[in-house]
Amino acid sequence: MTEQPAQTTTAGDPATARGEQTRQLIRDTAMRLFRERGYAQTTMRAIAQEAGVAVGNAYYYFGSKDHLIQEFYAQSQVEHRAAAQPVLDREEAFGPRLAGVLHAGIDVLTPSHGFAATFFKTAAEPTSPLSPFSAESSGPRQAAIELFGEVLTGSTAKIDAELRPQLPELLWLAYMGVILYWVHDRSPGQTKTRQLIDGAVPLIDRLVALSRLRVLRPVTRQVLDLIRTLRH
Amino acid sequence: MTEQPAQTTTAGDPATARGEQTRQLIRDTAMRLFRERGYAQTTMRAIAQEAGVAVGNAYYYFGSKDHLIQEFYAQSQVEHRAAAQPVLDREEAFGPRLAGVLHAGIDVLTPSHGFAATFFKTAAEPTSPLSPFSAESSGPRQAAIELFGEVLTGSTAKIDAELRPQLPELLWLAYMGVILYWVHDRSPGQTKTRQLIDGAVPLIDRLVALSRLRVLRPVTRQVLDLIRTLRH
DNA sequence: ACCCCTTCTTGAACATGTTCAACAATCGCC
DNA sequence: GGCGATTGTTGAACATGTTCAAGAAGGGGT
Repeated sequence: MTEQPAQTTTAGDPATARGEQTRQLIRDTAMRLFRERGYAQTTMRAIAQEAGVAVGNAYYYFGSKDHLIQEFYAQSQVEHRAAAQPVLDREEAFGPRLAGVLHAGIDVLTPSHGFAATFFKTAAEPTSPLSPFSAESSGPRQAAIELFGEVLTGSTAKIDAELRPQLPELLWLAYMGVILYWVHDRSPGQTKTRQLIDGAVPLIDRLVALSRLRVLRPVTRQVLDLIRTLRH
Repeated sequence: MTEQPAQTTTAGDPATARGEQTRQLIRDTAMRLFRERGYAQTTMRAIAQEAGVAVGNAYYYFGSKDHLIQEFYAQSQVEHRAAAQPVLDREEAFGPRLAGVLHAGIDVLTPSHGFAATFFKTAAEPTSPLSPFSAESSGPRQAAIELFGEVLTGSTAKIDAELRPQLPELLWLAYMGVILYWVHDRSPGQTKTRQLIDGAVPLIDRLVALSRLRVLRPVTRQVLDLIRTLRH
């Protein structure tokens, strides 16, 4: 009845731990139900029942309902990376590369807008391991920042030497801002978010170019000093 | 045993609805317990018990536990306004006025950092009436924006005519950013947030001044157009 | 084959936010 | 002062995330 995930035992793929299959089953079931019913409307009991396991078993693999969200993040990050590849291959100028990668991120998230928005709040809690700034999510975060590093690496743009090393993380931060806007975006098809990207990228592009001007050097340095101070 | 809130009937103060007293009692009890135990550790049953009412009674006045947070917001806003008054009376230059108001906001919130951070996540959920962008909180939001309007009104700074009307809301948005940083700030006494304010204000000051330059006019206009587009 | 140890699984029990039908108190009006 | 309508109050019942003691399954050494 349900599209069964490819869970043939895959003898060649060494599922390290015994319960790896169960783990994936629970995860896939949860993802499906989240998409079908939304996050709040999906109970742990429903997940367990649909997956054919006991409730407690889900908690053996995932510390809490919130932890299931992390799976969503990780999955989205991988999809984002894949969706961005064509852009990185095609474009050479900084602006189009950045715009393409940002659009790719929203492309990936769009099918989940309804329910993703509902639970992105969990990410906002500082004490939560789900916060994009938390230690637990440093893996996916590094991968995301790396993606913006590639935006620069392949770009033909000339960038201020002092700004350069900070830029990937700053672009990632901008991406977080875009997502925050997207989450609140109620316009049909989230058109506004697309406009935000298309409007903001030229500004960022110009700003990055301007940062090399001698007259603006002090400002650039002041900004960078502040950022370095704030990141402990 | 508990410090009883001033709940003498206050015959002169016409408590419009009959249950106004009960409402305040529940609210004050909740605020006290939140401060004492934190948000998650304070159960609705505990609030009801300490206030000497039934659980259901709390739900008569506040739609949910989350709605009690709104009281905290409203209260904080009023305190912020009061704490900002001396600064507005004293300072005349734009920079010091802005810095003073931002610091005043953090001053007010500081005693609650421990638990405020825990529940600020609720504010991040777009569907929640607690979101600072939601219709329900438009009252407090307008009041907050108005406060930043006063930062400008009393200021001696010369400001671009086109930017001027948008600026209060932009400054409020910056304040939201400061709060977001504060929430995640783990440095002792949230020193980092203070540094953020002291570092960012001069930049904003300079930026506002620069916006009047003829050469930067196109950029200014581009930014303002984007903002106008995005606010529906 | 046997035994021990780790890994995995179970489902009932618990904690807590929320609802709701019933009841009580108060008010407006005659 | 009496009476219907509005407002306020109650606490048990419900829904759901989470825990945990018990046991099953499997692996490895002898």
